[in-house]
Amino acid sequence: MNELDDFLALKDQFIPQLSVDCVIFGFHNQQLKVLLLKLKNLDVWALPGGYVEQNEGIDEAAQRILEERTGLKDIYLEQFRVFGSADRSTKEFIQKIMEVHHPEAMNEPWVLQRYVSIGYYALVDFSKVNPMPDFLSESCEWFEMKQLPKLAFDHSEITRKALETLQLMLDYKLVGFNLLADTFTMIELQSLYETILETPLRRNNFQRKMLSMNILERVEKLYTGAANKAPYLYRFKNKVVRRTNFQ
Amino acid sequence: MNELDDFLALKDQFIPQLSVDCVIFGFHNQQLKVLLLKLKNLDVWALPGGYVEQNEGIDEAAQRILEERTGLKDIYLEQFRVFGSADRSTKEFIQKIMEVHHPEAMNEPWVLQRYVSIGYYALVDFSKVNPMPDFLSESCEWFEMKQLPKLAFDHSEITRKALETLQLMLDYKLVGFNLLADTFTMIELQSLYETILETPLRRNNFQRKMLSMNILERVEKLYTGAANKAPYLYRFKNKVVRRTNFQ
DNA sequence: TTAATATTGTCCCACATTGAGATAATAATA
DNA sequence: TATTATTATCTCAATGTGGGACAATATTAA
Repeated sequence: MNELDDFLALKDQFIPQLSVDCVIFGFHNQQLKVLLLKLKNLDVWALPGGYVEQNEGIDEAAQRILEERTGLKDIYLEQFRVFGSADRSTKEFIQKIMEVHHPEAMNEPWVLQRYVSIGYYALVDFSKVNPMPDFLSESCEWFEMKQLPKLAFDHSEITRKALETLQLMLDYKLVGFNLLADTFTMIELQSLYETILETPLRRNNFQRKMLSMNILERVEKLYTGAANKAPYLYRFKNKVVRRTNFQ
Repeated sequence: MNELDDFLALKDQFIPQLSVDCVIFGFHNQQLKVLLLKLKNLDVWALPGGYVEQNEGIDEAAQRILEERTGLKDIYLEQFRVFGSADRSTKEFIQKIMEVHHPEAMNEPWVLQRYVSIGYYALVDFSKVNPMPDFLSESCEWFEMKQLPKLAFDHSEITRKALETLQLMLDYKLVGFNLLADTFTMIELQSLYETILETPLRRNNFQRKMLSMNILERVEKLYTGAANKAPYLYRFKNKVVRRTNFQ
């Protein structure tokens, strides 16, 4: 077996021309973050992604990829859109990647074929994540959603659509809690909403709305040492993880 | 070239193991309808579907399939979910279909592989559709959504999820008009909403809401000969067709 | 010990939206 | 001309929302 044979054997384990890309959101320092990979020897970043094994469901594939990059199990995960326009992956770019990683496969006719990619977005507790690069990449880092670096293929579009879907679903499904630690103050929750929705909210009305839904459990107070009234901590009553069965 | 070669040549034109399934909704006699195909020599119905050509975008593939089954161009179309669980297509069923259509290919190892299918839903003007079966099927008919026959694979689930998405999007995107003729009465529109949402609505409040959105243009009255006040006809001001770029 | 300060938690009120019954308008028929 | 069956509006109470005001409280300063 030479290297090409290895590569071809590996390839046959997966569904051809189909990939999964994950937009992993975190929240830290009042900012919405996205986890990205820096591709080896290329001046470009990409979303964590991978292929679907022949005997694996697409949701399980996404969950596996997420676990590999973050070290977390049972992540909140949602399929949001498929990206499959005819011109989504420029052949020049694939060629560059292949040259770096599998030069021996450059003559295979299928190497430059277009991929169709299923987009997932994931919401994680930033503080629990341990970013890990994959075999294609040299580093794995959080970026502020507002200041993303140059991304490969149509990954900028995928990220933008992921945010749009999250904005749309935030009120409808109450998924924001997956971005916070187990307990949080009302101000933290409000700041999360303001950041995602990109709009300021009124403190009094936000609190009224959240409390009226009867989904929060008030825990103890949080004494920070600041010279003011200590805020209560809250816990989400029925934290939902890994809801992939929506729509 | 023998038949198997023909079949294999055809196969290579498409992205392998990827398909598109379309839930085509129509509205007729106060009922929500779905267009289905009866598979040749099998006692089972299926959603109109097909494969994605190597040089074709996924939305274009769906649009092409829709046009082939309905004779309509520029149909309102929306991607809503990918179906790709590991066990979604039972091998027994695929085997039956292959026996009927391509017995010569039964020994090919890839024949029984699982497909991943992209679900689209389409909204069409029932009266304009000319149902046409494809080469796999012997007939193409409308069924009432509430009384679907036995469907192949997970097509029942796909249809159900399509309706759930439509219910969710009906108010948000005002897509219902694509199911009606160019002009319609307020009662027809209300009946459409009631049928899709599966809930009764109040005539006065429904009319108030629709008119307040300023999206309807009042045209002439409709004199049916009935012994009562004639209803106005309305036209949707900015009819949206083929909106595939949402989310 | 008390006052000042910076927040947090509630309350209140005007205004908009919604639910639900009542009433007016009108096309055909008796 | 009255009757009937709808359609189109109107009205009013109930509910929800935007936005300002005020009370409660953890710490620091006096």
